[in-house]
Amino acid sequence: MPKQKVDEQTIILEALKLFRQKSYFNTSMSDIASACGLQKGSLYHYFPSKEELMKKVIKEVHEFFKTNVFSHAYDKSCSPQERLERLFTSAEAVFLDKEKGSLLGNMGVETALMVPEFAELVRRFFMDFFHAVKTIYLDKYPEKIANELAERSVAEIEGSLMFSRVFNDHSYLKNTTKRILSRIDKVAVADKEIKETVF
Amino acid sequence: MPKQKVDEQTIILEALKLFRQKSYFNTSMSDIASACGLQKGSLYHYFPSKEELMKKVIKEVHEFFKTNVFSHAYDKSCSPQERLERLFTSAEAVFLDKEKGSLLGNMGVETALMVPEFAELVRRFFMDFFHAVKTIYLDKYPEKIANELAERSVAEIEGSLMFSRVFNDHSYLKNTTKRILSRIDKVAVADKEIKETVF
Amino acid sequence: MPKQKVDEQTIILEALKLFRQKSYFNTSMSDIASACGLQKGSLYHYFPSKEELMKKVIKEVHEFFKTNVFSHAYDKSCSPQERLERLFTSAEAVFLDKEKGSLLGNMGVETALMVPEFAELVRRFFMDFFHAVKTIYLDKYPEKIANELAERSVAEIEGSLMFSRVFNDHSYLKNTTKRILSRIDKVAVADKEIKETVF
Amino acid sequence: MPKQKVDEQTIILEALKLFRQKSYFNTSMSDIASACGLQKGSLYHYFPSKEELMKKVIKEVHEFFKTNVFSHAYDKSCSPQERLERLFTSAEAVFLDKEKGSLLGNMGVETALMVPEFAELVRRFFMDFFHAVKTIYLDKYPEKIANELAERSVAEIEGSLMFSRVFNDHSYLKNTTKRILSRIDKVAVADKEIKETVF
DNA sequence: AATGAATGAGAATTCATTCAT
DNA sequence: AATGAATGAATTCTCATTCAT
Repeated sequence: MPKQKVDEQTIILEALKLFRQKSYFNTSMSDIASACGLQKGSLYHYFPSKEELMKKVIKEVHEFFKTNVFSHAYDKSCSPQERLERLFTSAEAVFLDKEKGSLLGNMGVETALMVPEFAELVRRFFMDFFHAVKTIYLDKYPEKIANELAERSVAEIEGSLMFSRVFNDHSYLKNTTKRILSRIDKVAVADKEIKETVF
Repeated sequence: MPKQKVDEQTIILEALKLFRQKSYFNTSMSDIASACGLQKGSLYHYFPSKEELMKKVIKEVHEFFKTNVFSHAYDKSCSPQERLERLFTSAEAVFLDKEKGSLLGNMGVETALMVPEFAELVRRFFMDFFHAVKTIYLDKYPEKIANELAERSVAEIEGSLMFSRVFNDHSYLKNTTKRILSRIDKVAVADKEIKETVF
Repeated sequence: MPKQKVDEQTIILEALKLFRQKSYFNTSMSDIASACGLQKGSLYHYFPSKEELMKKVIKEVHEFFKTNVFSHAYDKSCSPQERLERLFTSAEAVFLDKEKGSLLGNMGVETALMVPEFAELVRRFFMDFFHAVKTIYLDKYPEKIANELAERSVAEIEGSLMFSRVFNDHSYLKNTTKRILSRIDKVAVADKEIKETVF
Repeated sequence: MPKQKVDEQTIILEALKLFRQKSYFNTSMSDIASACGLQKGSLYHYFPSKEELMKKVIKEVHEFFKTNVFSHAYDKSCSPQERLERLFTSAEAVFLDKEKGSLLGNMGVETALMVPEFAELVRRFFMDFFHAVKTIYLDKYPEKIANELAERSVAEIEGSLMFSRVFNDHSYLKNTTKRILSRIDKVAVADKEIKETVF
């Protein structure tokens, strides 16, 4: 009578860890199975294919960000500055975390583009990310500027995350986080004209 | 048929195209061979392994950027504004080009991190990119600001390139290019205090 | 068909047969697989590589000799003559057997020398062979002579086994076995001086 | 106008060296070509196939032994002892020589057995070896004993050569050579009865 | 004579997936 | 639920051989 050794969530998290470390294509079902203490055949009880597992992993990350990162944007009890700070500080923490890590931070994007179904999920993730950031800026800026600031901030974050990986140096991401946060503070006092020209 | 069908350069360019489209891990030597009209064994005449071929591909892209993109930064006959414009405009063109395309724009970074030898080559590419951009900013700003502006600009470019891919929409990259170019013009007239706080 | 078709031992023995017939380098994993009624990929369930399989094969032969051949040397209930006879008679039987056969009799030595890990295993086999033969001789002769007799006997056996193969004629090995056995009988009655000079 | 870079003999000798070091199956035509400073295609000007090259190599070794080793057996100007000594001393020198080396000493026998045409050539080599040794013994012993002594001596030489390789220790072969030589000296004075029983 | 490009068959190995137990 | 044996297609790479120049 085989006892249940793991649950779906465990497998998803182990797979996430491996996909981040070694990328989707470099991670075999065997790798995932042994990380879970299972035989590879057993994974197919939980997921019908490697692709479906990957989709669940992407969704898991998305959910995690929704709950732990993007949510800060909608916390009306805080000031825009505070919300922005919480959002980017928590994002940074997740991106640099070795466990949860940024599957969608940058790693995985390449992979995602290979499989149309993945691409859609990744798009949704970034749309939520944009939306959250934009929501905060809307408290201070008109639509157009909020939109641009959001796009720019997320792009900078993603780009500097990539550099942090390539150069194996967290400071790229950390500096970017700081810069984005200082921007809202300082800019807040600047007059509209400067805002529109500078950004 | 022992008649020469292709040359090394052709293979490198065909491989580049495929690596961009399908990523390194998803592209087989067979794929590359047939793209070149060769049998797969024949590739090994030119490159001792898939890894060596990839290294040549990365170097090819790097050289292309040196010659066609980064070089604009060092053209002392132009104003900083012009140089920046030429650099980012040409970069944008290459990144969005379907042929030459941005193997190192974003695609390939994931792959690169899997293979230490690739990672080193990718690092060199980005260091050259940084250096070129920073060189331009140094004509207008002190070291520290130039450095930060360079880091930020390249990060924004990379991040928005990723969005352009994910959303299959060139405008992310194009808007970023525009924003970076307008920044140097407008900022130039702002006073030092603002410069230091805003960036 | 996920039903077990073979076990490790079967594969080892099939591989042994093929390695003897066609040598290690001339035998493909495909050959072994089909001899076992498996697809070639399936072999990798049992052995991580062809080399590891070969090592198991060498060890299998070694164990077989230990149990069925060398063991006679240590059977203190028999006379030295009887032990020697049993040892070489059983060795001969194994060497000439088409199934178990002499992977290490001579075949395989060439191969073994190509792969350092194999070489070590082959050395151990011959050291055990030497030791067994020497142990018998020690019952009748002083150390030095026992040692030399053992070395010589094993060398003669190996050399004549090679001839038996090259000329496809068992009598080389059979004559050598006879000669070695007659030597201990006759020599036993000769006086020490002759022993020392003749051998 | 392509100039002749090598001659057949050079290729044969380079191939011999490689076949000894790495065995026939582990040596590629490419290896041989580069050892000769040629491209692999060029080898086919001299030999229609790898097999034909190997045959020439075996014949070369055979000829070398005929001229430099076996010939001593037929030098009627020397005593049997001297002839035996010269034959085995020169054989030992060749077997242990890193250049000329014993392709047929033991290495290569395995390979030879794979290809019927090689096997025949190897048989001829050993028949000549036997014949030479037997010719010497016939000067002192009757046919039957001479035959047996020859078989035994050559078998011992081959067996101990194998050990010298396996244990990477020349002394096995050297001790065997000494033993064979001392045998003819000492035995020569023994009376017929002992001769017939001891050997 | 020499080259070197090209071939195509075949090698070892990997891996997602299936399925009887 | 879990196993682990089996599959078969795909992958990287090797190599003897051919042949136009």
